[in-house]
Amino acid sequence: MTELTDTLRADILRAIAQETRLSILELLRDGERCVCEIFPAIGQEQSNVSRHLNMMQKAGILTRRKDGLKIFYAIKHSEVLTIIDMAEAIMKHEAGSRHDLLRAI
Amino acid sequence: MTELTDTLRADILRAIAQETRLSILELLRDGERCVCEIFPAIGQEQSNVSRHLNMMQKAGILTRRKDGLKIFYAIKHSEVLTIIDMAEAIMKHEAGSRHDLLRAI
DNA sequence: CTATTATATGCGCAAATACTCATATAGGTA
DNA sequence: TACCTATATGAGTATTTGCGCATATAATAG
Repeated sequence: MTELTDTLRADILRAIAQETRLSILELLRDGERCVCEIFPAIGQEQSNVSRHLNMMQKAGILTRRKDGLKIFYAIKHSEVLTIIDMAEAIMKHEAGSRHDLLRAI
Repeated sequence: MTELTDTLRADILRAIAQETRLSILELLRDGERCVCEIFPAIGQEQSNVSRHLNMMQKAGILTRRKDGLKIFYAIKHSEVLTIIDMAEAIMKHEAGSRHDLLRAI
């Protein structure tokens, strides 16, 4: 595995591994949305959401479609959602083992 | 989906989404390794690798086993490797489409 | 044209990150 | 005991990140 590969994979993963961006991706799970729908839904500033969307699009995980004034973003690769689901699975395993640990005391 | 869920999932994903940590995880793909094996293999300072390993263990994606002087780390959940493989798949799709884009000009 | 709506971006800032160097700590050996 | 090895950690630093506020740009409506 090359350093270049590590860099590119890290770029993809970093584009997902952030709270606000996870909220956005969760919303986009149901299909494309424009910025004007996303930022009120997740309770963040329009400028902040716009930056995150641009960042994810440049990272290659979102598509961008213009329709009049609005710009619609959507998830480009289904693997993105699988990655999120796997992270949740790990989270639940961890929550379970930590609960077991507490019970054992 | 709650904010707490977003935070925890982001923690898991952030623990993976970094070049040096990806190099470490790639090495651990073949099984557990001690710090003394890892840091020369990836060409990083011992202290830096130690911090990354501790970080990943606290995030819940690595196990820690003591054997005398050495401390062995291993990947705790197979989903971690799947996440990395999915990132690579996305990366390759992107590389392909960008190549097509260049050819189209 | 002006006004309005939707999105992007410049600027500044506080916090987080990744790293190096030096040192501390813990375990094993002579 | 002292010495060596493996790992962790404190301190300092340069870079990146995420955010808010204000403003710029683009497209549409009147």
